[in-house]
Amino acid sequence: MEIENVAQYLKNNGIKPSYQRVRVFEYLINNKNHPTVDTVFKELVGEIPTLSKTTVYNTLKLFAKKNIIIVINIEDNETRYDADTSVHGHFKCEKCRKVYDFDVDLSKVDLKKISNFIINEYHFYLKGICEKCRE
Amino acid sequence: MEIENVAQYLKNNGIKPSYQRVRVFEYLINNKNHPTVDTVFKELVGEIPTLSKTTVYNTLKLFAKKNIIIVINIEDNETRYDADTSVHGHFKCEKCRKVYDFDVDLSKVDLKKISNFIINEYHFYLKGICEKCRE
DNA sequence: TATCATATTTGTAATCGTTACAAAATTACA
DNA sequence: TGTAATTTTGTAACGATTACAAATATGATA
Repeated sequence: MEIENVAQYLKNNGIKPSYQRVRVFEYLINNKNHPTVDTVFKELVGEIPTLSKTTVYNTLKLFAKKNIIIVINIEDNETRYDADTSVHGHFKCEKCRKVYDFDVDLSKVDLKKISNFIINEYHFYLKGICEKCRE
Repeated sequence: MEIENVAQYLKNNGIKPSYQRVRVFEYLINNKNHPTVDTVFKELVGEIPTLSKTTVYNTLKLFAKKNIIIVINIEDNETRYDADTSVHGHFKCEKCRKVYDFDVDLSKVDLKKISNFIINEYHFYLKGICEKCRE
């Protein structure tokens, strides 16, 4: 998905496009490395000196509630965020700590056992060693 | 997997079977509801009055390191533990908060894009509303 | 059995990510 | 311009987890 006008995109999703919100969302679509709150804050506070970490928390929570970002819980001590809301997998390298995206077709997965359940979110992630760190 | 002798099972996995460790592991195999540290502690401290929560943390961390339990991170504020180490899916109901197990065959999932990665752990979980809460 | 070294458990304090909250700043609108 | 509503900010509080050192238990050896 291409988002040309971030402010308009936020508006379309029921979010008032304040300066901070636009900048946080822009950061997410330009840096698809699944940042933590701390990463987003540290990257943006240089350009927005008045930025508060609480604002980053509030903003990401709002985005998640409005379903324009995904919350990724792989490690118990770091919550990460992803502006790509399509169903896809994540691979976390245990060595370099990087999180990779990969396409995954879950339509072939048999979910008979929970066919009467309403599914709202899919999460599929792997842990291991990435190609680079193998060498 | 059936574990008849917990102490022996721990020994076989390089863990000295102390009283606390045996009791914690027994709790996990008898209560497959993916408990948190707090749940394990509260359930056992009645029978083991001297039990410390730190011991529960240490013990579960040791079990995870020795790969006899799985760490489940669905919510960012609650780490859960599972003595079933086979690859299987988890479903968390957003209403009753219960976590269900379900079998899932991931052999059909195409992982071409990361075929050069070493995969150590598979995690597949869904969120939604369970059958009971739908009614 | 007594002794000693090692491993485990325990309780407290510290840490860290996150949330609560109220004041300050900004925005929207009459 | 004035006023209400919304958003941002900074600080304090919270809760889960970890660090750490003392106490306890275990195991081997003599």
